[in-house]
Amino acid sequence: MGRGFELLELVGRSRNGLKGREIAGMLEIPVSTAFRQLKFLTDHGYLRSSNGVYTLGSALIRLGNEAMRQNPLSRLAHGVLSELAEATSETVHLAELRGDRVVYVDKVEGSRPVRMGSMIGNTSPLHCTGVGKAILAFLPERERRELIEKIELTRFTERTITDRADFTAELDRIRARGYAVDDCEHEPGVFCVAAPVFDSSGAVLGAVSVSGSELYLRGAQEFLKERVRTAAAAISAELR
Amino acid sequence: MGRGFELLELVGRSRNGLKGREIAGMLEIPVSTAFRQLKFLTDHGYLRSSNGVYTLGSALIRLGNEAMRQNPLSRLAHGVLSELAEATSETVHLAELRGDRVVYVDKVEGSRPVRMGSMIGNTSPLHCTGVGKAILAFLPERERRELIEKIELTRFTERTITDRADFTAELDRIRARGYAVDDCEHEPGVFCVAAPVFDSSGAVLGAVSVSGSELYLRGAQEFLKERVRTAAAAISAELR
DNA sequence: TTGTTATTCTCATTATATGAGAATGCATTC
DNA sequence: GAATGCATTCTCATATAATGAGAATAACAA
Repeated sequence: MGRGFELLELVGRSRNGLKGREIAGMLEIPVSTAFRQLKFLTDHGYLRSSNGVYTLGSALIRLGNEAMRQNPLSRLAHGVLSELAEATSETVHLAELRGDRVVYVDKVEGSRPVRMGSMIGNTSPLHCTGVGKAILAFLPERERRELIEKIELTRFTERTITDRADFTAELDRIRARGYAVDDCEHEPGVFCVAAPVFDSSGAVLGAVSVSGSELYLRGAQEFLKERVRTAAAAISAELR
Repeated sequence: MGRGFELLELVGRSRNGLKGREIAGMLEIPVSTAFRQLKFLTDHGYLRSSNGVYTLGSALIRLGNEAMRQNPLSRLAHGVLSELAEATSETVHLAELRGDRVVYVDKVEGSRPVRMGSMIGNTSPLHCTGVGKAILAFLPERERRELIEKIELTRFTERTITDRADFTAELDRIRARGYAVDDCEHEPGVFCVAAPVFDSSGAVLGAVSVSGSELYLRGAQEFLKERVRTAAAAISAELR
């Protein structure tokens, strides 16, 4: 069944759409099969085509809107995130765990213009992001251990933690003090402070973070940590 | 292949998600089949589940964002639409033809609070909407005839045009004067003025409309018609 | 005209999804 | 602690529905 979705993902990754032939080639499937799929997807609005080039279609916009509306966490949290972005002037993220990565489910830009690669719906690794570490640190021990074993500690910057013992120690530290810091471990120059969000049973649901230039944020860590933890607690409190 | 997509659409239509059982029932498929599909879709992020309730997932948010970015028409048109919404204080839509319906690809709310059922990615019938009639009127004769034959002139309000001869005459009128009016033919109390957008070859690509309460808009028809036609022409001009 | 590329069609083949039911896991209740 | 209810996963034989090679059609350019 995944065939159709592979096709969507492939077109989604392309900058300005793909031709039927290219798609068949990249997926290593016969041209006739590719076109049959393309026809189905186009007829249903998941793709659009204009003179031979296929791009993502309007049905995905509709489903995407609806997905945002249905996400219980971001629905409750959005107000708090906006306040946090306002108070800190920096970009605020709300993220959840999906598989062995974090996925951003909401984002509010602050007034300071720092461009980041993040987008709602995108995913990032666990080991080098504030939200990832904040979630991982507060997961039940068994899940946490499994994930630590499973993930690869890929190096992104010179500060990325790539040693499993170091990483376990870092998680212990995060659990002890209640918040996580990403000191340019994922994107050079980008500093984050993140805190976990819990449901009524005390299980970690996601994390909130404030991100921005290391030049501003490293010095403000104490202030940010308070703000982020307060915001995360406020969201947790709404989940009752 | 459509099975997975039917499932997404079903969950998308639900207000707050559905349980596995409900889905199986509504689609009239065995429970085991439903759960197999649900597992696939959940694993890939197209759905999310929390204690037995399935809602649309974050992968759809990502694809939806990307779909908006890839839509060539709305990418170019958005600025013009905002100006039109500003100038008229009413809600502005950009729509395209998809099959035998129109699909809204962009929407800018005006300052006047009129709630409408429209959403980006949603579709409406051709025969009772301003954008639908504006597009249909300027389609090449053969396509236009085929569509007129194909669509059902379903009655939505007492003003909906339900006679095929009347409808053909209405389209001739629209073609002659260059814009379309929906005088509460789809939603009671909602009045629209719409004008077509053309590509460089002169083929109709879509339509722009201004919608709002009949109380304000019917009297302002002359003013609106000028504004909407100017906006549509500006978008057409950008498509070179 | 001829050539090119996009798209649809046909049809035999088989891979893939299906469905019935059992099994597991996890709460809650008696 | 046995028992019930519910969500979810698993097994496996079966058939449906997707597949792929190639031909046919359509649109367009040189």
